Amino acid sequence: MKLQKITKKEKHRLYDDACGIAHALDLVGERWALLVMRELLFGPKRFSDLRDSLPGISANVLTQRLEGLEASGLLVKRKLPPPAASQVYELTEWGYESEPVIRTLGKWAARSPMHDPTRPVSSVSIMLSMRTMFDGARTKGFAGSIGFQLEDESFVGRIADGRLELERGPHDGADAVFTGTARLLAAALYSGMPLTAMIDKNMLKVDGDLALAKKFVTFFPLPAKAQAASNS
Amino acid sequence: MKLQKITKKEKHRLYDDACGIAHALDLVGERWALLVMRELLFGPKRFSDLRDSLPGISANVLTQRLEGLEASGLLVKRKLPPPAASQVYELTEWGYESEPVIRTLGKWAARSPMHDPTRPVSSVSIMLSMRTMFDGARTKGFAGSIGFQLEDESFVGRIADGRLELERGPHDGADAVFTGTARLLAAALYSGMPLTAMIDKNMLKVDGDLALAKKFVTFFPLPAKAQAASNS
DNA sequence: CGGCATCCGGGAAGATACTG
DNA sequence: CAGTATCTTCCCGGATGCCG
Repeated sequence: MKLQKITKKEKHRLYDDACGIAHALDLVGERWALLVMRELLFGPKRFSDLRDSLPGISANVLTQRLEGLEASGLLVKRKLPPPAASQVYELTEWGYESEPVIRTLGKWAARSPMHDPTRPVSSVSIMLSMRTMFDGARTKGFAGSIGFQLEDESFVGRIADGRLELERGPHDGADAVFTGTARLLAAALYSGMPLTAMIDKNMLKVDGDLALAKKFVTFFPLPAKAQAASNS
Repeated sequence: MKLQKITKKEKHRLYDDACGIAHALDLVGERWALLVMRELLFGPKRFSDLRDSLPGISANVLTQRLEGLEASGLLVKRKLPPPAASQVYELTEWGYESEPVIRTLGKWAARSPMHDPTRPVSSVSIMLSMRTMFDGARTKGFAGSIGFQLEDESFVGRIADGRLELERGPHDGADAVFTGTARLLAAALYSGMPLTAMIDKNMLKVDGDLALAKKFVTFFPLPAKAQAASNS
């Protein structure tokens, strides 16, 4: 029977510590929680979209995390108006403010000696990594808009005055458009493989201004790896 | 029998995701891991010091986290020379570079509407929070050194040219010295209670230049709270 | 005492199946 | 599509005990 359903304990294991870090971990320290936040940084998503973006998460865990994050005031469950009355999860204002946290974390981890970049990535991951690794100083005199068509998600980026704006949405009229998988876009940006080679091998497609696209992929330098400490 | 001991799994549950965030969580995403890192940010500590600084951690979990962080190249186990041949754990260079991550996280969480600051804090926590919340613009024309004697740990801070340096170590010759618990120092910095009131009530002791100490505690503004989303 | 191994109970995570 | 139910696995937390 589910009579006792009312007596929900609802007390996760908390750190008994007033430190901000400990409190942060009470909020987003559970497994998957921060990755759920990451997936929502470019706008609301549905349950299934989240599930598909997070390889390995199971439905019940995703449910729990969404409940927890909602209870913490980091996201809200919202119902879209009748035409396409699907449910979406959207970060609150404070939730969106976690982006610097997530970026800082990612930038730090990028220096890990044991980072394996051959695994799959979500579209949001690669878009977020561009915001993180963007080096405005490299864009001297550059201006343009670039579109990204990754599977069924589209994004558009604009560079001007050394700044990058990047958001989810249609890329109509962009100067150049990349089409392919998130993983292959990551290779183009970070592996050092020449963009033309990737295009020749049909790994990635670029429509529009190819010269602009080739410059674009040089704006995202990876930090130097930390030296590996005596590992096994 | 422990014959099968050789078949060490050694594979924690990893996120199958090349994103930097996921990798970061593979490194420090386990429970307590980031708090262990935090405790080491001001220098090496012994096993027992860590245990005492982290209310609620159990010895075996601490052992596991130290093993994991060492395997990840974030800290090293070091043996001090014979006079006091105790073992200490010390962050690697890359480990120390996690400070921005930890600070960003703490600053973000400080805006949480449901942060309870009445719980105990470790000495390192409060020192780190000062580095995090320090507002150099408030120190116009201020210069001085301040010591902190928190239980049996001592720290010293120097402010000049709008910058704060803060480290573990003796505070001989400091212009003013705070003596008390980390929790009460936190109250002096963040609760808004006047420093003189805390001194009158014997909660905190200040030796040396009291006027300087009173200015000092105004240099660490807390960010505004995020508005509470419809919570229970 | 410091550091670590071991055993155990509870609960969170993972996988799968099922329902509205 | 959006979850819930159930079962298994494994991690976390606490206690004990070994060993230098």
